[in-house]
Amino acid sequence: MNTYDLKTTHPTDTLKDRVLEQLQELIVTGDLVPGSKLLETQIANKLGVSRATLREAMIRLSEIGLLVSIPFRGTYIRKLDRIDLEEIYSLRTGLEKMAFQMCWDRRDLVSLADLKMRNERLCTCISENDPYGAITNELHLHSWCYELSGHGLLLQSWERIRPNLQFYFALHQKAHGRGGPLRKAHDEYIRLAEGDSLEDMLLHLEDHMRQGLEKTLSFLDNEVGFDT
Amino acid sequence: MNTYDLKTTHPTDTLKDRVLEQLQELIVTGDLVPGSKLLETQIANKLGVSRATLREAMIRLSEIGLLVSIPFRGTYIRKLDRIDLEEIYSLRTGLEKMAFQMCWDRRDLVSLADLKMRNERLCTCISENDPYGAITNELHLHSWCYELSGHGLLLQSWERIRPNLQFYFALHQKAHGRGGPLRKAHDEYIRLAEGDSLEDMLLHLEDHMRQGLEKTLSFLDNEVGFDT
DNA sequence: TTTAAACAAATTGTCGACAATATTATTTAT
DNA sequence: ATAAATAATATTGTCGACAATTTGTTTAAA
Repeated sequence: MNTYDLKTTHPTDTLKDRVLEQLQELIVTGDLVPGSKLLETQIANKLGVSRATLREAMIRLSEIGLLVSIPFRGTYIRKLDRIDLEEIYSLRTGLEKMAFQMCWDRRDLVSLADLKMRNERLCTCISENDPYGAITNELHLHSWCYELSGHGLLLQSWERIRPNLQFYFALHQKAHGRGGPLRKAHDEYIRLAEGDSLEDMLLHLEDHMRQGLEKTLSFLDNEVGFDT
Repeated sequence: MNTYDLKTTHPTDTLKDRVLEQLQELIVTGDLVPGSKLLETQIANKLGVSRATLREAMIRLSEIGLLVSIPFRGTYIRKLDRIDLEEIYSLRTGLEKMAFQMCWDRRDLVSLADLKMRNERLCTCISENDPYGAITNELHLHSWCYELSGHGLLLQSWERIRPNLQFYFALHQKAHGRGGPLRKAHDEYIRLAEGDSLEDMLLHLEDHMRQGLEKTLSFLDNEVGFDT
């Protein structure tokens, strides 16, 4: 394992925050194998920081759910099973429905242009065969309604789920070499978000999410990094 | 300020966890004034632990939202303004509606008896003029649907909101010497939870929550611990 | 050979000290 | 007297070392 040069990468404020970002990156890109134990000394050395600093970052990742910490035993990369995925998706569905209800009357030309822009960036990544970029941009697309809602807590809740999705998608991608979002998957989503029927949007969300879940669940069995 | 004897109180596993509990208790009971700065050395001494240990606990409390941490500046007891309260309540409404949808078919005689038990404990506290006990038991009553739902993530989301509510109620109580839950406030809630119309339950939830919010918001102005 | 106890190594939990930054007090210049 | 610059203090961020606990290995007993 080579050393990741840390102190110069992201210009965040504190070292702990930069460690958090770096470690999160290592996890959600699938560089660290799910279920494997994180040896604090080893990771701390690899990142060039002290254990105390690393531990503070790991606590936050545990809160998000990317790590699972067992006192005196160790901290492990989270494993995902079918139930986890179902819970993530169902909660996500509920939250995104809330977000659309709250952002609905706040939509205007500017924000809708923003939405379309996000979709275009997603399509570009898909065209250029950049699955990891596509993952990031798909999530960024879905962030739109939360940001527009103006509901801080709701946005926060989404941002806690988001890394878990990115994590799962990356595992999926790594395992199958495919599984990123489809080019046309969000056409209906965008169309309805521009439209004037909140009802239809909410109904489509259920569909959209369930499709996403089923698409991914169908690959879940016999896979590295997943409990079955 | 006197020293809180820590190491012998709660028999949790690690010291960090006990510190977390203790500190959370200090906050949600209103012993620490909202907006005030937490001096790490001072609190660490008061609790008889090292700063590193305290800091690990504080990070988790920041995630929950009871503390607000600003790099290099300090960590502060959260202040609540009208908007915060509205966000907490609206998110809570959405989550609890989800919980009822998911737990609805799981209800049986045992779980419903449990629900009534929780309500009775709440009523007892109100009768005995124990407002802080009433707060705890009201929240425990509302935990019922989340626990029954069997949805781990959903329960987790609720448990992140819960301390904030307890915190607010305690401030409210401390400021006015009243404001705890009313004796009959949950009669309808219980009745519908036992009934067979999920629709009615969900509709009532909106009412129930909005009432709670309005009741508390009406006291919000010109108060210690609140931004106005 | 298997099991259990005792020991050794590795790992996490906790602590106190030092470095970096912010805050307050003092000085200096206008 | 006021404001800017500087020094002094206080506070947070980071680190390395030690203690407590677990894990792995060896030894002893059945």
